[in-house]
Amino acid sequence: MTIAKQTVLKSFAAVVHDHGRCVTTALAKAETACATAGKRLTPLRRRVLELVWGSHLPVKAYDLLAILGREREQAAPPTVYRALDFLQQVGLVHRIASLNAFVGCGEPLQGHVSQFLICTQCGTVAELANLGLSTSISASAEALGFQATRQTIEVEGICKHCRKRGAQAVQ
Amino acid sequence: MTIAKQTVLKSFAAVVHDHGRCVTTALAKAETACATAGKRLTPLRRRVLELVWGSHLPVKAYDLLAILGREREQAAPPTVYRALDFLQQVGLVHRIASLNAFVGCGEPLQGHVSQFLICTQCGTVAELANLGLSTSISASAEALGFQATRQTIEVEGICKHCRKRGAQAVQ
DNA sequence: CCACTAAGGTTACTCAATAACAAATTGTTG
DNA sequence: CAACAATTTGTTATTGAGTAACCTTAGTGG
Ligand SMILES: [Zn+2]
Ligand SMILES: [Zn+2]
Ligand SMILES: [Zn+2]
Ligand SMILES: [Zn+2]
Repeated sequence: MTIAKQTVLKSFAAVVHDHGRCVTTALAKAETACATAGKRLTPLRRRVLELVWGSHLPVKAYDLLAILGREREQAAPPTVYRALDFLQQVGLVHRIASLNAFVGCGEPLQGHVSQFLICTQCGTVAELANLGLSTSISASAEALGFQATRQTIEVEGICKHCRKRGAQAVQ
Repeated sequence: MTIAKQTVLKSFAAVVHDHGRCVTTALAKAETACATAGKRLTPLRRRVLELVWGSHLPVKAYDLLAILGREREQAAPPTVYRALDFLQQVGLVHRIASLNAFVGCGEPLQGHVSQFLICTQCGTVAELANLGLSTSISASAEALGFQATRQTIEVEGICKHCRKRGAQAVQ
């Protein structure tokens, strides 16, 4: 079976990189995406998105809540869940079902299929947009008379950085 | 891309079928699986497995808890979660991450990859064991230097029965 | 019978998510 | 601008998911 051409939307970032750039880019794209969709990126929603992009690690809802609570004096679960729901609808963040956590989407401007690679060592999540893979899965379902409308594809394993590190010295 | 040969481990059952047979078979296989693995299928574990097999729908942990509570006078979350953990380890049930729910495994006797088709209309879950698909996903990951160890593949959509029903009369 | 291990009971807690209703903010329209 | 509608956020409270820690009970082997 051939490996389909795939786009890496959010790769395993080098351990050290200019992450400020990641955040800036993500927020700029978010503005555009919301404007295009006719949705409002309010300060709260923008801040939550910024926090999600705080790293390339998946973020838990209650961690966001704790940070917001320090910043705003008033923050309850609905505060963060509503923002996250909105961001998901616009396609700015994805929810990782197997982790109950959220990650920013690297390419929110067009709808796309997505698959996630989750490193169990460093926790980093990479997002793929392998259309061939997605199509293959849908085809497998269709062969059974099942019409697929949504896919949850989450793969756990060890990322290339951690493999390299592991080869040098098992800590 | 060709569709790999796939085994349907737990198909979309006809609306009416002899489900008692499903349960009996599942419990018999469970006895064998536990005996082989040198694990004990205690009355509690057996009962939880039986409840999971109550239908072809995914079952929530707290629903199991409620039923057990009626039957046993004493049942707390650990009661059901410990049983479910055990059943998962032996491979007798699978957890559906996108639903926070559990389904019985139709073919627990040998280890296998699995994918799940979830009908959003009737709620039924079918389990596939499409090795080609699984291999294809691992290969996509490997192409990025990622060594996959576990896959969560859950597809939502409409099953063949519901499609047929829908064509006759949109209720 | 005694020591050891596995299984289950019990209490209590943290985290995940949503319901329902009130207040405030924003957008629209005469 | 004033009045109204729609959206967003605040607030309170609850349900559901899952786990930690500790204790008791039940099997197992000598
Ligand atoms: Zn970055
Ligand atoms: Zn890693
Ligand atoms: Zn059945
Ligand atoms: Zn169906």
